[in-house]
Amino acid sequence: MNYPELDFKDTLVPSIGKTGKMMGIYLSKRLRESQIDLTSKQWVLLKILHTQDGQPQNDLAVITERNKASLVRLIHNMERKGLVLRKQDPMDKRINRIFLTSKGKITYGKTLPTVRSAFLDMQAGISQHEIEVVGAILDRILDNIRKYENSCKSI
Amino acid sequence: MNYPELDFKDTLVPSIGKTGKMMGIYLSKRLRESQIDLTSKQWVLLKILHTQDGQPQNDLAVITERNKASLVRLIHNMERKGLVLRKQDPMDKRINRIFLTSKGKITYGKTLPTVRSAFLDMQAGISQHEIEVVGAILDRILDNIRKYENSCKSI
DNA sequence: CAAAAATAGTTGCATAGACAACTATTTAAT
DNA sequence: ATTAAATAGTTGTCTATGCAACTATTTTTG
Repeated sequence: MNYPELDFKDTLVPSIGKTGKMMGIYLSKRLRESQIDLTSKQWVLLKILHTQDGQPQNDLAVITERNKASLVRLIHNMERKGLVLRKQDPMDKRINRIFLTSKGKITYGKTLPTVRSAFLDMQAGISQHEIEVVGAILDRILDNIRKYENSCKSI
Repeated sequence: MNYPELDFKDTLVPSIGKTGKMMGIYLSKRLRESQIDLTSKQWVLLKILHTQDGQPQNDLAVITERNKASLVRLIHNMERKGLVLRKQDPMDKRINRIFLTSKGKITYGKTLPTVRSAFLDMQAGISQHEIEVVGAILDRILDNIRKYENSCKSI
């Protein structure tokens, strides 16, 4: 039972995790510096609601690949800030649909210059082609993970 | 003040964040299924200590690109599980050096088949060359972020 | 139609993590 | 040598998040 050393150069797991975390921290910091009271996660949800308003909480959890319990609290925090509001669906009383408030819409608009600039800074020197290549590979990793999840369900 | 819509296809931020998170969850799940009581973050630290035993906490925080306060708690949880122990440096009493216990070493060895298999599953169909390409681009993103951090300090 | 299963959301509990403020120790400056 | 500055670690507070257990609805089944 003598396994050879595991070489991190063979795997993307630590570097993707680290980079993702640092990108989130960086975005949060830039928002803070622009006097915008939003975390990076809150910004992403705002962005999604901006184009897909009125989604059920569960759908938002799926879209953001986040646990539904975690989404509950994210929504809760954003509701306290007056950015979003819940509305029970009259057709299916189990469902809460989430809507941007006007404050949420205005806030989102205000973030755009900062967010755009932060994205450009992080990706400085990286071509659109490289971004697409990396994106495609990440998608394949996500597919591999989802495949495993489903193979569990079917047992 | 009418900014065009922000297109996520132009940026890696959400996809890297999502993939990193899912990889961590997947690794945690696989460890749990193998009856190994370790989170993915704890595993990464175990892995680092396995080759770099006796590091000061602060160095471990830098290596893992993690806030030092966060590292304190990670170490604390691993200490409670008997995986690591703190030893004050006699030359510099501010420093705690972190060492693997024998239980920590044994646990790490036990994880290797599971971790290796999880990594391979996630990266199925992705060539070593692609892994290197993505790794190099992620490193450039991290460099961009670090560059900004330093430009702040120098003001 | 009534019981069972699925679905949507919530809450308790745990880890993780950032940030700021703090203590203790060491190093640098005057 | 004394004071000031830097460094290492800790703790308080907050957000985020996963998992499991729970309630309330709706849908499916028999």
